[in-house]
Amino acid sequence: MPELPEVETIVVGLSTKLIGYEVSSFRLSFPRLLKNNREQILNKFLGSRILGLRRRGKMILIDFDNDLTLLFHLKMTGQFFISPSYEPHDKHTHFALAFRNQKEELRFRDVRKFGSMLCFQTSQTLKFDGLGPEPLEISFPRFRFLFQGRKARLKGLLLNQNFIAGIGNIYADEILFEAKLHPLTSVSTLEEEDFKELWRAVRLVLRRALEHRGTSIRDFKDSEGREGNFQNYLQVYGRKSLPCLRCGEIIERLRFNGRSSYFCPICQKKR
DNA sequence: ATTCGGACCTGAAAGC
DNA sequence: TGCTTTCAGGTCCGAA
Repeated sequence: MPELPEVETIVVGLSTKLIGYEVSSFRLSFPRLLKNNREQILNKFLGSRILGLRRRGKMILIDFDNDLTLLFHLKMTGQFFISPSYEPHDKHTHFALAFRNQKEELRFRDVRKFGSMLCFQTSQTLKFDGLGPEPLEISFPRFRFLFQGRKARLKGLLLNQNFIAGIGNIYADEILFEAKLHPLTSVSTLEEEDFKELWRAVRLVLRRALEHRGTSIRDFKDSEGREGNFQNYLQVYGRKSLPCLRCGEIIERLRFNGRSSYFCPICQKKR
């Protein structure tokens, strides 16, 4: 479900609440969520304090003051909530952290159970980080350089987390529409102006989505249970058979790598 | 080297 | 109404 804007919205929401909290207990009701071999590793968090939260691509990292970090990937339906401890856990809540002297706890909920949690030493963070650059932090020259020697199609590249981190199916389509590029355009056919447009579109779309606190089409809710607003501003995603908001042509949908791509056949001409 | 389907899961919506 | 199929903000793996 969640892409960069949704994950960032969650991280910011959690940060304002959780920093400094001391872990008093945990509850793991779906053990397969934890990718470490031993569940006992979670005992190490008892008594430690939360130093801060970070986002990297679509991942959420919670740093503790004992050099341990908890990493979460929400995959399609993962959610974080801060809920009063007295509220019963529903059947999709798989993990919870309770804090000393706090009436609220942190809960991880995931209907489809694709999400994952991993514990590792904070100092080891870089070890497994093969992710591409953060799209809102990369300069144009470095963005342009990413494409050197590549010839893949744009939709696939934007979705490739090792190429650039944090973009998913919704924002890839929105970005390509904004840049007026067909999702199946291969890098080798791009001109310099296209790269510039693509870089501009990446930043514009993600920034706008962040301003609207993400897109809620079916599952996304932030840490306070609120929906985002960006679904009201989507230009192409999910608009199959509806008129293009720019030219009026009918929006089409194609299948690429098992996923839907929405595009305007006029605005986003195939090269 | 890419690309494709399937796997991992559940539930909502659409189709018949 | 009810049964079946399709679809979903992600990623991994193995086979063409």
